[in-house]
Amino acid sequence: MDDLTEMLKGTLEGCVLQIIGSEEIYGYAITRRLNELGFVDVVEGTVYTILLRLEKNGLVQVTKRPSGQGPPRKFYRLNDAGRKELKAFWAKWEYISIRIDKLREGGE
Amino acid sequence: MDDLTEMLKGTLEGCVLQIIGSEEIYGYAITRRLNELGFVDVVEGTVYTILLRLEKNGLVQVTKRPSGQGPPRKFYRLNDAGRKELKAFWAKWEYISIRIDKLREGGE
DNA sequence: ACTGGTACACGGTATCACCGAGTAGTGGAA
DNA sequence: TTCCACTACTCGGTGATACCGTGTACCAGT
Repeated sequence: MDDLTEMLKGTLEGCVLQIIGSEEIYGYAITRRLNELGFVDVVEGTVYTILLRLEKNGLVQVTKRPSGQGPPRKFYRLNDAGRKELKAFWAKWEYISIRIDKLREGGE
Repeated sequence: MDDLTEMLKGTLEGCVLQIIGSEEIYGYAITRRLNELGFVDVVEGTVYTILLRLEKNGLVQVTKRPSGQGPPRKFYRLNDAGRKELKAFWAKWEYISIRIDKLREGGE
């Protein structure tokens, strides 16, 4: 699949929120997880910028823990604001995806 | 529905391509059409920047015709490159939307 | 003459994903 | 023991995109 970056704008952050929402996890592992899920070209730098933004916007709670496999890890967990944001993300996603799918039916 | 602009990045252009692909149409009417489809906050300025970009990228054929209702209209029609681009857009959309829906199932 | 609807153009802005380079810790191979 | 690979995070800068605001212009009705 060729370049998806433009289409991921606005959605990748939501995907990261969703991943954090389902388990306490750290940045490097989030990147691996996204790659497994089919977002193969998403790289660490991108994920870290999102994580720093989430932290700055007060959507996550961060805990630093030693690793054993390398440098210490920053574990992320959603707080109330984060869960609210995640909910809003899915509402937006549903709103848009329904309308786009409908547009497609109307004469491809 | 609150602000959708970030999530529309990368997809709105595809929507415009789809609309042009299904009928020969001009900018002002495309904006109305998008509004009807539920993209209520999309305004003329946005659509025109997309149309100018499509033209610049050689994806559309443009015909100017007098209106009777106001200034002359620029009618757009997809050429071969445009149809190819539209096809690529839907392939990307399918790729991403399937994966995002799957991510959502895995523990909301 | 004035207002409102139609129709397009354009410079500037914010946001986002991405890139590249850097810093650092651990463990295995040479 | 030295080097490399993997793990793990940071940060300044880039390019693409939708949006905003303003301007131009044509036409119809009042």
